[in-house]
Amino acid sequence: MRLTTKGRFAVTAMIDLALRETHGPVTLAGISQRQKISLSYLEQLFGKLRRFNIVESTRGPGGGYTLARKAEEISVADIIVAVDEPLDATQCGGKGNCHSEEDAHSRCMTHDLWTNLNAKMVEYLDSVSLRDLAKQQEGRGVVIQDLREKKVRVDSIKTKKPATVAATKKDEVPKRPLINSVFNLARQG
Amino acid sequence: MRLTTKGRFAVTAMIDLALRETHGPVTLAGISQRQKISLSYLEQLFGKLRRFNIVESTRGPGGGYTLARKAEEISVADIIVAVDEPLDATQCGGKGNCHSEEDAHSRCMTHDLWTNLNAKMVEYLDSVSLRDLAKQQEGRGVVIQDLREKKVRVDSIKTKKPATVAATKKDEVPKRPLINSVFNLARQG
DNA sequence: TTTATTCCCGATCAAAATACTCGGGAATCT
DNA sequence: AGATTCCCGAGTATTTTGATCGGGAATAAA
Repeated sequence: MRLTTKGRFAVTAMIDLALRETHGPVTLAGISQRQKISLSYLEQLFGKLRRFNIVESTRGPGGGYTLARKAEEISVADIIVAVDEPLDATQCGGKGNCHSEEDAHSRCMTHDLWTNLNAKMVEYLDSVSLRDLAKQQEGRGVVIQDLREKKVRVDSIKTKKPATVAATKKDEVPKRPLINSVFNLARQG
Repeated sequence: MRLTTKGRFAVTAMIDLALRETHGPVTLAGISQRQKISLSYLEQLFGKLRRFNIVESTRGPGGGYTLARKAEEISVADIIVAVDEPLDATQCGGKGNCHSEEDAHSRCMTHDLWTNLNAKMVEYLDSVSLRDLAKQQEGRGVVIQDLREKKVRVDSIKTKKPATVAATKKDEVPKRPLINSVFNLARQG
């Protein structure tokens, strides 16, 4: 289990999808506009999600993506594992030897620790379903519209200008956005 | 709480320190050799650990680092937070608005999710003390020697040759080391 | 007092990973 | 046919990582 913003984007997009798939397939272009995620990036993510049988696709006009199974049967862990693959085997194959071969005493000093942490995380993320998240959103008074907006392949999201002057002093703007989550940073909260 | 290999390095180094600080201050040079972590990198990490009052330093011959408090009072979370700072405030200050300001419905759709996950992780990592990890190591029959090895500021760790031929076919070696943990990769297990 | 040892620190670097873009193509509907 | 949508691989920019370098300052021992 790895955690990057990719996973966050994917989960956000999946919530969006779950919230409106009752009206038929949802287009990536729509998700892109609503969630402010680049279309091409979404395509990459959904390519993985599809390969992991989490979503299904329909081509052509009126097409888009739908959930491959019920929202309550898709866990957040499923989504993250799909996009943030590889969840392959451990480097040290579970049986030590993570370090150099010479000094036997230092092999995998922290192996169990990370393995356990990983298990905890998976346990939690697996306990939260897409349905849970969608419900949470609906409870917030989210109005779901199925307006199929205007089309034009806009790949650049950041086209809008920095609403007048954001910061007064130029150098006071923190270059590195402050982070506190398990994630590595970038956008999204 | 962020998780990178930096945190792993730090925890590994701290275990090494905890295991031998009974014999007096432990030098970074020693940790570097034993744990195969570059000295300069360790200096960076321990600079942070010191600033967070997790370790104390003594200069000059016979000097080195010691734990600032008892090993049972230092949690893994403490270590990770120190080196993997910033554990600052959330981007969206805990009260939403993680996304763009325009569409109110999409603000923080996943905020609670990540906040909760974060809490789970901290909870776990805070429940594991350095003493726990050290004990685990001691139980493995780790022989602690206080040989103050030969000195020479060797910054390059990877001086040893790739023990004969590791892989038979050249292209079968996976370029990207397989990962499965919460971490972002690189060395260590 | 000199020298060796150790911490200290900032600047810099290469490599890797991440987030994102681009350009074309193929299926499907109207 | 033509529009719409998924599909995909290749390429780019930025960030992060882990490491390097070069100097400096405190301390202990010779």
